[in-house]
Amino acid sequence: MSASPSSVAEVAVAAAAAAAMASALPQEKQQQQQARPRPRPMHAGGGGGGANGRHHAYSRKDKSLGLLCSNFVVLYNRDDVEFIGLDEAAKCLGVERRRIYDIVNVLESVGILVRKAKNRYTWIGFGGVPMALRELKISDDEDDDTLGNPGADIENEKLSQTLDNPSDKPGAPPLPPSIWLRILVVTFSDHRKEKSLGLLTQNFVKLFLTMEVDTISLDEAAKLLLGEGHEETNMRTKVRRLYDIANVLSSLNLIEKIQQGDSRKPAFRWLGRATMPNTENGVTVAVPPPGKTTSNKRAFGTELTNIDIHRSNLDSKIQKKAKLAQSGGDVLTNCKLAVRSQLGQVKQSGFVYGPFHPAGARKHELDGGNKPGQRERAQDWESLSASFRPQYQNQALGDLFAHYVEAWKTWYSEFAQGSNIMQQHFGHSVNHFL
DNA sequence: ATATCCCGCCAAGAT
DNA sequence: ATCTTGGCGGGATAT
Repeated sequence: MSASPSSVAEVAVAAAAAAAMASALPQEKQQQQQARPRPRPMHAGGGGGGANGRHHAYSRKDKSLGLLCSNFVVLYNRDDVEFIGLDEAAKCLGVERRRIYDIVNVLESVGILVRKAKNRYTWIGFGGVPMALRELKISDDEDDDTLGNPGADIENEKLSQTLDNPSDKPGAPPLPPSIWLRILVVTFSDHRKEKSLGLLTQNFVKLFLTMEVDTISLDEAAKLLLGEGHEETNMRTKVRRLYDIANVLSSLNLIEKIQQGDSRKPAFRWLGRATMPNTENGVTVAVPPPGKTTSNKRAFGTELTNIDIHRSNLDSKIQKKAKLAQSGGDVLTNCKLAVRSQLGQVKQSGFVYGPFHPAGARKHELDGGNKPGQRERAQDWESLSASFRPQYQNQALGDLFAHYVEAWKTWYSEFAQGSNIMQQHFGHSVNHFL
């Protein structure tokens, strides 16, 4: 019957084939292989000859990082979730491991996750976001101006030049600069980390936290995040990564895609403003221009459509998997639960929290939003923290967690005080989503 | 044509 | 060596 476009089996086979072909290639680093196999041409299977098959046309949207992230969140943003295994996640979500890394890296960058060990993460939840952002801001202040590390490539260039000069050895052998560069890259072993998705995410977010403008296009961001040395290639790569990041941040409702101006280039707008208590007097910067924004629901509408498409796929996939992998019973149970909640009535209790509701503080929140009771909530939050505590056995982590709780309290009181329009805004979106 | 951005190769890092 | 991470960019899709 249905035959979903890409079943796990197919993926596995494709991967195997690709691996086989790859292994046939010479080990040479060369310049990057140019003849990529690309075993998966796409197409829904049944096709045959002509334009028909009015249904289930393969769409890359079904596999977008944003959608994946959404699913990831519905899967793990629950009270009883503590640890996350990457394999488990990949299996549940029906994607390859590689994609999980992408998600997890940006999630960790905004404080929703913490890496606990190899293959293992701890779920913090949206409550971790405020602190993460705060620390981001702080680190930025210390960092003086320069965001993170612009122009790393420039540096390399300079260094290679430096080395190009005969420091010693008058008759230095004409080692090609590329070799030296290689050496340098190895020497500066943190080079890899400098380009990590996680760091890039943080720097991207810093752009919003630092600058007044809360809207920025990815091109601009890329230009800012790179130094001056915007070589076409680097720019391209950077922008690609920024797309990835932007998509998951969007699905987290931390940013939203908009059409700058009227029909100008698309850009991304920061939605986490309320998180940054820029309080001069105690009054938060309540909400940006209400009327000017265009899309807001449209973006979500689009994704909702995707979710719809995805649902049936996911569903059947899970079914299949249930038979296939009898082993991880817990995992499967989790999957099913998640899917069920995704399909039908979600958390019967409520919803409403904006993007940063404390993980697991569900019912405490539902009061309709007119009773102050900040203190009460803080209390609730504390009690929640008590239930968390067992996880944090050592002092350092305990402190960290305390800090986290405090940050949350601060943020929350300010938030409740200031913009609740924002909350509506968020709540609406999130409600749509979950 | 340009904008998006998924896919998966394969090289660093860990074990 | 094997396994885990994840940079990177080709090129398919979306617009």
